[in-house]
Amino acid sequence: MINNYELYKVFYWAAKTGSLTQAAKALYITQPSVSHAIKQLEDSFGLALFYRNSKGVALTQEGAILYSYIEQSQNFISRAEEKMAALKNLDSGELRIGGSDSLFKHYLLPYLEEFHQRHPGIKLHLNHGTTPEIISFLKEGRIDLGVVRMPIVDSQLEVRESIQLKDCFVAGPRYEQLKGETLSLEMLLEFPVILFSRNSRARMAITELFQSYGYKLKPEIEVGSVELLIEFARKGLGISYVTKEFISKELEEGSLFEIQLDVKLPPTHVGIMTMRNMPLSISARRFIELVQ
Amino acid sequence: MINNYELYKVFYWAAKTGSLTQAAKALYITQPSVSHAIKQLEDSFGLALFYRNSKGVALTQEGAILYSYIEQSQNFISRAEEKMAALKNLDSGELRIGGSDSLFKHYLLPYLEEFHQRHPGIKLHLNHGTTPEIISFLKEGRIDLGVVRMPIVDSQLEVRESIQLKDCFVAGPRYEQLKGETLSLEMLLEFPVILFSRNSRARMAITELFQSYGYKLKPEIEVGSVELLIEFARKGLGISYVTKEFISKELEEGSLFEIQLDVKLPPTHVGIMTMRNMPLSISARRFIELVQ
DNA sequence: GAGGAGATATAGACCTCATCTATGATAAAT
DNA sequence: ATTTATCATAGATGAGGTCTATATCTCCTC
Repeated sequence: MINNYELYKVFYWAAKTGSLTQAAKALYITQPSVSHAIKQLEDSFGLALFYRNSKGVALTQEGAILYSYIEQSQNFISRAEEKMAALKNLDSGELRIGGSDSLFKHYLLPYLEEFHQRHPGIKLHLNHGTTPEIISFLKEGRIDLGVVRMPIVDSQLEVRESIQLKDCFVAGPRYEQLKGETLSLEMLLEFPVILFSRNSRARMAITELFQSYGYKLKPEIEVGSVELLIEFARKGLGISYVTKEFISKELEEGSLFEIQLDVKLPPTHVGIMTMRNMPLSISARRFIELVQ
Repeated sequence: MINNYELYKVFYWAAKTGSLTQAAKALYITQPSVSHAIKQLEDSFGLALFYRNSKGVALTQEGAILYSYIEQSQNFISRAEEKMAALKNLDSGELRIGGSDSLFKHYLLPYLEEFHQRHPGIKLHLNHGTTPEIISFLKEGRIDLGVVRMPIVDSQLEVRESIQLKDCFVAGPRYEQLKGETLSLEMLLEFPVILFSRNSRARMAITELFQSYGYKLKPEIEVGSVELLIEFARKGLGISYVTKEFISKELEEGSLFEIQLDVKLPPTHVGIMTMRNMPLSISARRFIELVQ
């Protein structure tokens, strides 16, 4: 019907101010433009919308009805524009991150705290899962970014390499005698080993390493969290394979010590994944900047 | 912020159809135009609104938020346009008429019935009052048109002359002896006269007529409605001064008869008043056409 | 893989039409 | 009577929305 919604904006201001001249000022255009715009609306509806008098204009019956709709419409647009500005300023919005519990706790936590402090209006959603789950979440659009261990090979994903993680074997006071010693893989297998559950990336990596030397790594205990790996090692239930960066506190206070091996354990990196060819939300972009 | 609301219309259709190409078809423009419009929106917000892929487009987080507002906005505009079309077609709207009860009942009723039958969607509001009250209603914008007896002299009003009304004196069977007689004004004054209340236009007119001949017309009974004028005359309480057109039924059935006078009583007209220099609502215009 | 079909993006030309300036008309206020 | 508001009208102008043509990319099919 009306093929130029600009006219409604003009109508809205004319009705709101009760004056074509005032509407023109509000819209930063001239009064004849407003006059022309209103005329176009009236012509296309075939209805008079305003009474003109020497003081300004007043809505007709039909004009008042139109206004009751257009007012709502304009309000929504105003609110939309405010909201967009807030999203742009990171005063509003949300950031959905996928990752493992241990990475959240030991790696992302300080960044999350800082981000939240800087942008308290942004709602944070943390989704934990295994690496394949996180990738699915990303592809389904349920998260904005995923934080997992490298390597990731997926052409749909863009991966930014973040800090390096060095995994190592650690033990508690019970195995004091090993402190200072350098063990071979074979020697290590004499002790009870505690590993993370089967589907973890770190577990797979270390299993493969042993395999490449011809050994089979079979854990005495399997646990589901880094906390338990640490706790069990401290209590002396065995030797845990953990990420060194995650136990800096325990190493420092001496409740755990690293067991030196005669082979080098390959380091891994944390990767920050996003969807390739999909624009990042402002909040996601800002968070990644913060982390890197 | 956005100085072209047309862009929102384009955005709405792009989001709704999930395709710039489809949006272009819906808007009868070309795909590059849509592409360009969306780009303008994204640039001015500084936010990506869509993910582009080979199947079409999908809203980003921010785009979805914008859509939730713009959708509402567009819905109001659609409803506004529908409503305007309905008003234009007289499928909807209202018609507010001011007048006296007697004119409503004896003059306007058949027109009101026909108008309502033709346009059942139009709400009718009937406001009764004296002529000055009706004029005030008009000037206050509380009614669209007023129906009163002429003459009306008011430069702000536009008055259309409608049917002629002839007032006359009538009596019931009790005064049978006057049937066929021709009375002078003086003779008439011998009988008890029943008049409408003081502030009525017809009452003023007849009082002035008597005055111009040097007589003073003093009613025996004053009543507030045409129905009572008729009823009192029928019951023989006196001679009523009524509008002939309003008692055609009684004259025909013989329950009342007109008293011939030796002076001619000046006829009046019904006037249909509207505000000069104010556009008439479609319904008012149509109703006036119907009446004339 | 090669090619086709369908999507969006880009570039540049064109021409409409929204806006402008200038002025008229009218009413209220001084 | 004059000034100062208002909105309406006329005609000129140029910004920018829309177009055509083409590029680019992805998916799907053979």
